[in-house]
Amino acid sequence: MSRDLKNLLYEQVARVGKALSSPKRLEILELLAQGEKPVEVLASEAAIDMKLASAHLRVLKEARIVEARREGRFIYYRLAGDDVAGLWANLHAVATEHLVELQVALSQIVSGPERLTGETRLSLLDKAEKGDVLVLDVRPEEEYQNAHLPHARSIPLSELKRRLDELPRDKEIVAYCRGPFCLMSSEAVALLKKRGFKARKIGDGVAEWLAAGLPVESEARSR
Amino acid sequence: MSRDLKNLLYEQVARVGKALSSPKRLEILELLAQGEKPVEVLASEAAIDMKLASAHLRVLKEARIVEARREGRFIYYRLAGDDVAGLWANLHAVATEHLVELQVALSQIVSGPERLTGETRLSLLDKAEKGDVLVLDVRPEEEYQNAHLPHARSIPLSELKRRLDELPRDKEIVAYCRGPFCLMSSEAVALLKKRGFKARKIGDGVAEWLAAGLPVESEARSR
DNA sequence: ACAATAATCTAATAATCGTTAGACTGAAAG
DNA sequence: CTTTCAGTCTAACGATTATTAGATTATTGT
Repeated sequence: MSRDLKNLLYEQVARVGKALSSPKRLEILELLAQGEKPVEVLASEAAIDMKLASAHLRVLKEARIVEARREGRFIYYRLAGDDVAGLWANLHAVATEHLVELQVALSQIVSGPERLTGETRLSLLDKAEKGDVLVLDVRPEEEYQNAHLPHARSIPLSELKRRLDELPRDKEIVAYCRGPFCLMSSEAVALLKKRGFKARKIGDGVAEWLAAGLPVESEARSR
Repeated sequence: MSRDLKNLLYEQVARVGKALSSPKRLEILELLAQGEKPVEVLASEAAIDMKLASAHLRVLKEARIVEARREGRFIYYRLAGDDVAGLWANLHAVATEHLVELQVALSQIVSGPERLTGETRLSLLDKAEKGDVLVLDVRPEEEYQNAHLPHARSIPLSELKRRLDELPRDKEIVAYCRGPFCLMSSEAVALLKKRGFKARKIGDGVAEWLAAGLPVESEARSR
């Protein structure tokens, strides 16, 4: 009798687990953690076609971890809550901690200590506040406007080359993007170092920052 | 070029997601969050046969979220770290928050406000410390010995009926077991109320308590 | 050495999932 | 009112996965 009920409970939780069991869906979730986006944008950023993106979004929607909103011809998807971004951060933290294969793969794109701990986050926050370092957000501008790390300045990777004169040469530049699997900040640091700036990247994105219990900033957005 | 690498990263995380996508595996994970157990025990507690349990454990082991240790004829499985219990707690918290179906199912086994928040946890901890309430752990004794809530007393559900005289009639009794999906504390409360005790249950187990950043206690164990 | 126990490994089946293609829907623009 | 655009829905395929049964391995007790 109670076994049926128990099974029902675990089945419901497994619905969310299933939603997290496909690489493409995880990639979409990470994109959605940067703010709401229409299907076409998600599809092109995840390098899949729209039909497949739509199918994956359906699974995520049925697990109730994303929601949709129509505006004109576009359908904007967003995470169903901040806790979903936290779950994604938690999931990849556990994977990074225990999967040697993931650690090896990650070590190919990152070089140093860009995995932050509680203390290094606080010290970064402190240095950013004092202006000792410049925190640089290299994601597309809409994502920055939606939410960004405290005191961060926005220069999207695509504009970085022609906006180098906005950056200081005497301060350390700390670049970040969407999270530990996002390559934009790596590319930004490579460019900056080649041009003689003192730059490094961190693996954190907004979701990781929030999951660590730290605040993020957000521009007032028109609705 | 970088797309392949990106896919590889998400694929690795999805391995952990896949491990969380089956109800039976989640049930096994919750059991393992109570302490290490041999395959046979896991199988009987999850009401599946040993072969199937072994197959599920293999998936969990390949996702590196559980580990195995042989002792004589038995192979004991355990979680690969506390972070895995935290991930499970996080997953079912998100599911409970967003899935209406799960909320409905849960409301059938629980009646009142047994979902704790940060403040209610702290106030419970405080009252338990002062002795204003008796926190009662109704899980099997080994699980209590492995880890239990602060100041909790152990009376396994199976022994509760004949050990009622150990319980106070003037204090409120707060029962808990393995987590929000575990029915033992509900049964304990039903029994206690019928016998005239002042009793209620909480949905927290050790994993939820730890995930909330609170300490748990543990008996010295022989190895 | 031999049987019993605890568990894994292999093979096979049924069910589910990822992916793609084609027909369809709802909103806007000519 | 037709066309176009953004996206969904349906159907279909091949690839995975869950589950079961049967044979096999490691350890202990006789």
